[in-house]
Amino acid sequence: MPELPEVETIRRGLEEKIVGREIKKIELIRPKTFPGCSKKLWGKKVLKVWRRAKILGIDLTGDFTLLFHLKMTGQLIWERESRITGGHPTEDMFTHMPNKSTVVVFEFDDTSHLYFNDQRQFGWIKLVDSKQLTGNSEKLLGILGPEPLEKDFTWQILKENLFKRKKTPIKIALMDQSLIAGIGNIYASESLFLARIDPRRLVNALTNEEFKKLHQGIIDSLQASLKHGGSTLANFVDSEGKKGYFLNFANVYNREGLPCKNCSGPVKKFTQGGRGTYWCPSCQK
DNA sequence: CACTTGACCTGTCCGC
DNA sequence: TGCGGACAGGTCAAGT
Repeated sequence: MPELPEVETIRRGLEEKIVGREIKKIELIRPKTFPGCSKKLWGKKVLKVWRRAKILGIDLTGDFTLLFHLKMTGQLIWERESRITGGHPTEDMFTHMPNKSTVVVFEFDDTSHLYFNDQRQFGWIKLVDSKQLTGNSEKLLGILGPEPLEKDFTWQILKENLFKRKKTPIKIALMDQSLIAGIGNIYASESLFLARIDPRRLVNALTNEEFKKLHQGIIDSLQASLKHGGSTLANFVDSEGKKGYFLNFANVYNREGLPCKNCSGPVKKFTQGGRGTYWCPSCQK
């Protein structure tokens, strides 16, 4: 599921709902999802909700930090205990939590709940020491490339990082979190389309002009997605259970056989590194 | 080093 | 209606 825009969409929603709240109780429906869970977290307050790459972090009092990875199908849905909707819930909202994919439930002091749902059960939660995240976070978060939506992300930095895998196809390299953070299968295809670059090209075959276009394509596709609340292929919903609508505006992803929005030729799909890559052969060279 | 495959899981969709 | 296979926003480890 979630790539940068989806995790960031969840982060923004959660931030305004749970900062300042105290954890009253954590229920492990599937304990394997949260191996380090401990009752010492009960009574801790939420200080901050942050994101790095596709990892969501929740800082708590007592120097505790919870790390969440949603992998393919993870959801973080927050609900008030008693819904005061003033009307019927919209059809794209989940309304009955927990459901059969719920793996962990956080209960807060105001009776609101945060549900971690995960159909495929690949996602995880880890408890770490907040102090160990300042400075060398590498050990806890893994080696992560630059955040593409930060101001200091330049085309030169993009090139420099991708060049650590000179002989790798550009689409594969873009999904390597150690080279650039937050891009997955959707935004790799989308940003290469915007840059008009063939996904099969090797990193060291790209010109500086192409790195500049790719840099802009990455930023533009991520920001466009954020604007539409992320991409919902099947499972993704935000912290209120609402879907994201970026795929309605995507140029190539999930559009095999449909007309390219630039040239009207058919969008093609092929397999690269075991994942589907979508592209327009006549626009992307 | 670069690339592939399988593993982790459940659910959905498509063809027969 | 049922059944098997392919496939789905991610990342690991192991093998070639």
